[in-house]
Amino acid sequence: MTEGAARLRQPSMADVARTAGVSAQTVSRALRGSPNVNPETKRRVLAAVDQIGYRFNSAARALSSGRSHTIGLVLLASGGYYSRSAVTAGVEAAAGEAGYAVSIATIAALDTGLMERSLSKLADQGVDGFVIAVPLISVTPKMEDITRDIPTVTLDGSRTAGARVLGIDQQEAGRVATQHLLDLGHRQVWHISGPDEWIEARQRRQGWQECLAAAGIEAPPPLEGDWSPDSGYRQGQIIAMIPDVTAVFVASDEMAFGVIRALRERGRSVPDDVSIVSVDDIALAAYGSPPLTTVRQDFYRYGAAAVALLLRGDDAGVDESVVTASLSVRASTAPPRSG
Amino acid sequence: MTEGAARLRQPSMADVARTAGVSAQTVSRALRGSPNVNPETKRRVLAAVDQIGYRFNSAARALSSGRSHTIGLVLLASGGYYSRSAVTAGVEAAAGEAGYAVSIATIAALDTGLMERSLSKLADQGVDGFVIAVPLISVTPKMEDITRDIPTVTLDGSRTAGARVLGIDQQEAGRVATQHLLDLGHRQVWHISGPDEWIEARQRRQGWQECLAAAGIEAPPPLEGDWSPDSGYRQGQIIAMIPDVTAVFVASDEMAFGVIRALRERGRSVPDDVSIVSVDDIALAAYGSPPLTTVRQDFYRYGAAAVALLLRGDDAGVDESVVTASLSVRASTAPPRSG
DNA sequence: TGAGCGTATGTTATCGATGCCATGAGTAAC
DNA sequence: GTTACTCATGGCATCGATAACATACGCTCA
Repeated sequence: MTEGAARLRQPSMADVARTAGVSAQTVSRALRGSPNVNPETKRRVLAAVDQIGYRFNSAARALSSGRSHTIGLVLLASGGYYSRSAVTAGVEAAAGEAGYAVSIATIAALDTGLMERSLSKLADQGVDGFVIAVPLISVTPKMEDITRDIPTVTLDGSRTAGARVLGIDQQEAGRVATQHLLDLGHRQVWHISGPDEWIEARQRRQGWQECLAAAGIEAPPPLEGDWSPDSGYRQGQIIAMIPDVTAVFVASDEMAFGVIRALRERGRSVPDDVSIVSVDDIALAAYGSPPLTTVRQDFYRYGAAAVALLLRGDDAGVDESVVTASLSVRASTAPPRSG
Repeated sequence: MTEGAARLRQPSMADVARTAGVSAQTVSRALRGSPNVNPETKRRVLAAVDQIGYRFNSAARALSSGRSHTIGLVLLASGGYYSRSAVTAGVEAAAGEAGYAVSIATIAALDTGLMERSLSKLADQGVDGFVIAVPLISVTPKMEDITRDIPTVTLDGSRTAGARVLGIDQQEAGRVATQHLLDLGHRQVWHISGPDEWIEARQRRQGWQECLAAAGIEAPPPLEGDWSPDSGYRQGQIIAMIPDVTAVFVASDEMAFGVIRALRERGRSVPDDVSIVSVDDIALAAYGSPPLTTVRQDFYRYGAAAVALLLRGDDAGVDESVVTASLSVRASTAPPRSG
């Protein structure tokens, strides 16, 4: 009964209520900004909170309200650390603004089992929604079960039960890049794409194909990398062996670094012999040699937009497009030698 | 009273108990792997879980057990997306393995107020521990209050009340880099450091200074960047104006890209005129031109080690060092021209 | 003036898992 | 054969916030 004994327990709403001389319910209302609270009462409650150092218990809130105010973000460990990082920041910023926490799950590889496990893990954590920034190669029944129950937004265009899709127009990126090369006077444009499992990769490739088709050019067979500089290097070696290649559209900046190195090593200069356009505009793009001409991607904004779409509620199943493909023209492109 | 009506509520432990013909308490024990459960009973429980699709409610668990099984990770939005990304992945992997979720908070800039807010936010979410991967420029009383109550590991060597420190020996990185240049025959090594608020930056600089001192060389004044390629470019322009510079130790790969470009533009070739060593070994380091000689940093491992240290409990206040600075020698370094 | 309504507040039951204590069955020891 | 102890299990209170319902007051308008 030592009233003065050190208090080990964190103060609770009841403690605040006692201090402020109101009921716990009123404290709850005051703190959540319910309209029906006397301003004076609210002031007293806030003062009490401050005085006793109250910090609200989100577990209790989650239990009684049934909502955790947490968003689960699913990422892929491989596949460009830049985009991952930027998407994460965007998601977190938008979520934080709306009072949501962000819990992450990274999957090591594009594998259905790993994906199921990650979704499960986040679902067990009680997330209120998912942002999936990984291509859903194939959607299993188990995954559908989860995304049917929990609102989901996918960032790469893959569809699953109940999920909404943040449509980023990657075809446009492909078109813009290809058109830039054609505008410079190139008569043919080769392509090194990302892995075929990625919808981004497929869409960029489609944009490239369409653009060539519109110009009446038959597209050469596309080569495929895995987003890594290393894979770009390998595909670049192949390109270097093909005569008459004057322009290549590479699906990511990191691969482009590899491609350029491979071309250089074979005596093909960029941009004098071969022009390169890529996609992403990472911080280092301006510091390649030559600096890369590239289609800017605003990953931060994509992340934020995904959260906005997720939280907006089920008012519409409408997809939404946020991209505006803008080209950063630098020094990796030039008119072909013979004009 | 329509027993057959669709069940909207998620199944709870009580439902599992009913199905398996045991008490809820036994279900709880069975699922958490308590030793005192009959294997047969356990089997029945697991079968019931499977049958009715039970998914445990982490909010309820957190409330009654007082622990959320969540780790809060604090990151800085600027300052190298590669390290951020890799640290995150490492933290998440190690946490996941131990049954912990990871909740992130990114702060936009090195600002005490932002830091306080982020820690608060995570504390409100009820995280069981912090991994702070941001330099704590100055530790405020409010921050101390939080880190005193909640176990904390800092990844960059800054100290706060009750926090343990994962000591990564960045001095060693500085020494290794500098020594490599001296071994090649350079008589003087310049340095472009990271921002002074970062302990990493300070430690690398110290390592560089010590190494020079040990060789009886007086260190030139260090230049300071902000980790970005852009800042490397600006400092590189300054370096380029100084005659007789033959070797530079740059505190990060990204800055090194900028430095090399600046030197090139001023007609100084790398590595013929100037050798460059940096730190990090990001994926693109091998694809710079020239490919960068750089000290490898295993950020993923740092992240994982931080979690291990955090979860190991308070058995010791001992710091722990996990770094082994290993040099990736590539083409940005060479003996000085005059031998 | 009293029915009706809106506002501010209190009371109680509830969310779902777990901590603590109790119980009964089996078994080893004296 | 009683004591003592372990193992498997159940009952109940509890964590802290909130939803749902209840109450009290004051105002408006017929």
